[in-house]
Amino acid sequence: MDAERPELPPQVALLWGRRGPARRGRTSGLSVEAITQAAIRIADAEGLGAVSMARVAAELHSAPMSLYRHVDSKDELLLLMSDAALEGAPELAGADWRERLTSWAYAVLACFRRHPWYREIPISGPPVGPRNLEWFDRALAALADTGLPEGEKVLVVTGLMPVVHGQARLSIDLAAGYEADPEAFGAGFAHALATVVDPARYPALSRVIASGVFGPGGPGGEDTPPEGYDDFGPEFAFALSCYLDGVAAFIARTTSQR
Amino acid sequence: MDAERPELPPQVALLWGRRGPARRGRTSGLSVEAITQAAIRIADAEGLGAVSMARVAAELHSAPMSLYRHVDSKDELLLLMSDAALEGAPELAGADWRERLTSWAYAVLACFRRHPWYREIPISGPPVGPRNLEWFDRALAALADTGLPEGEKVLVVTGLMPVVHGQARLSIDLAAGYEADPEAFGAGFAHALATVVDPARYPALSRVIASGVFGPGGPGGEDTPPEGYDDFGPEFAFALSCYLDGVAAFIARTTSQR
DNA sequence: GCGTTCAGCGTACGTCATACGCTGTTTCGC
DNA sequence: GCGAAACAGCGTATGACGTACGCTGAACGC
Repeated sequence: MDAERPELPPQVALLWGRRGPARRGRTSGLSVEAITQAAIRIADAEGLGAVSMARVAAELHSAPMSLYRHVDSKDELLLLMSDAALEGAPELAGADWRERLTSWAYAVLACFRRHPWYREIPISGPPVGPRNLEWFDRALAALADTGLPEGEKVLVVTGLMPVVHGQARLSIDLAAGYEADPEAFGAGFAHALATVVDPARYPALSRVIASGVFGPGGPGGEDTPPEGYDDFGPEFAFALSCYLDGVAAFIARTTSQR
Repeated sequence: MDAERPELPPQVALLWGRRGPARRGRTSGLSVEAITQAAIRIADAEGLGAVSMARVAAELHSAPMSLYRHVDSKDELLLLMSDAALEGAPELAGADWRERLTSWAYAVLACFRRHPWYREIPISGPPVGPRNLEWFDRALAALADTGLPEGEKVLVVTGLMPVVHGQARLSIDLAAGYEADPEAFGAGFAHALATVVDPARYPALSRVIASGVFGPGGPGGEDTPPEGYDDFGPEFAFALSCYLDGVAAFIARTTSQR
C-alpha cells in the first residue's frame, strides 16, 4: 500500500508525513514534527505573535535558517500547526444525533479555548490534514442514524462549522479584549452607549438601551467577563440550539419524503 | 449637548471623532479620517498585509512618523478601519422579521466581500463605533414586530453574528485559497481524500467519499470555485435558514407565553 | 573515489513598528 | 508683546521579522 502511494500535492503530503525521507546527505537533527510541536508550545504559552522562526529555532537549539530545510516557509509552518494542534477528536456520546452534534460543537470550542491562537490562522483550503479530517468524520458520524443521504450530512456539518468557528473566534476575541480592558465591558459599555447613541440615528438600539439590557441588573449589565471568558455562556447555547432546531426540521422534511 | 459631553474612553472618543482639537501649535495637514481612508484604500487594493505605516504615509505624501501624531499605534489604526470600512447600514426591506434578518445577513456578507481584509482584524470589544452600532441597530429593528422583549432581541442578534461572521470568514478564506491553488479544490480534493482516508480511522467520512459527494457529478465534485467565490452559495443559505427556523420557534414560544 | 545530494547555519538584506528628539509654527497666559 | 507651552511634521535610529544565498561537512549512489 505505502509503496504504491499515488502522488499527493506537496502540502497534503507534508501534513501526512509523506514527504519522502532524505536519500543522501547528513542525517537530520530536526524534523517537521519537532518544529511544529515547538511552535505550538510557544503559541500556547505566549500567543501566535511570539512564534517567529528565530524563536522556534531557539526552542530547538538550532539556527533559524535550518528550519527551512524542513518547512518551506512560515506559512507552511502555520498550516502544520493548524492540524497538529487539534487534539484527537473524541468519540461522541449521546442518545441521538442532536446530543452528539451538541457534544461535538462544545468539544470544538473547548479545543479552540486550549489553543486560543488557533483562530488567527487563515484557512487556506478544504480540510485535508489528519486531525481536521478526524473531526469532520466525527461530526458526520453523529448524523449516522438520521437517515439523511451523505450529501445532506455534509451540508449539515459544513453549515455548522461557521457557527462554531464564528462563535469560537468571537468569544476568544472578546475574552482577550476583556482581559486587556475590562472597563470597556459591562457598565463601561453601557455608559459609552448612553453617551454616543442618538435615538434619531439608532432608534431600535435606543429602545434596547432604555430597557436597561446593558445597564445594571440587565443580563449584559454586570461587570462580568463576556461570554466565553471562563465558561460557555447562553449566547452560544442559543445559537446552536436554533441551528439544530432548523436541522431537525430539515431532517424531518428530508426523511419523510423517502 | 456637545458642550456637556461626559468623558468617554479614549478609543471610543477616537471612533466618534471626539478627541478634542488641538488648542495650540501648528495646524495639521493630516487627520485621523484621512489616515483611515488611505489605509482602507490600500487594504482594498492590496490586502491588509500591504497596510504599513510607511505605506499609508506614502499614500498621503507624508513621513511615517507623522502618523503617530494622530493615531497612537497601528492597532489603533486597525480599530478605526474596522468601523470606517463598514458602509452605512441599509434600511431593510421585507414583509416580516425573517425576510429582514435574511436581508441584513446578506448585506453584511456583501460588505465583507467588498473589504475581504476586514475579517483579519481582531475584535477587541463590544461594538461601539458609529457604523458598527448602526448595523446592530438595523438588525434589532428587523425584529421590531416580533413582540420579543428587548433582551431577547439582543440574544437573537448576538446569536446571528457568529453565524454571519463565521460564514463570511470561511467563504472569503476559501475563495482566497482557491485563487492561490485551484487544484486543492474539487477533483483535486476528492483525489487527496481518496488517497489518505483510511476507512478504519475515518468510517463516516469514508462512506461520504464512497457515495461520490466529493467526486465528479457530486455537488462538491466539480472543479468550481468554493462557495462564496462569486456568489452566495447554498451552504450559507442552509445555515442561515436553519438558524432562523430556530429563531421562529423561539419567537413562537416566547410570545405565546405572554 | 568522485560527484551529487542533503542538513545546518553564517551572512546579509529589505521591511516593519515605533522610540526619541529636533525644528518650526501656533496659541495661551501674564 | 513676549516667553513658555503645546502642537505637527519628520529625521535618525533601533530591534525584530522572514528569508535569499552560499559555504561546509556528512552521507549516498554509481
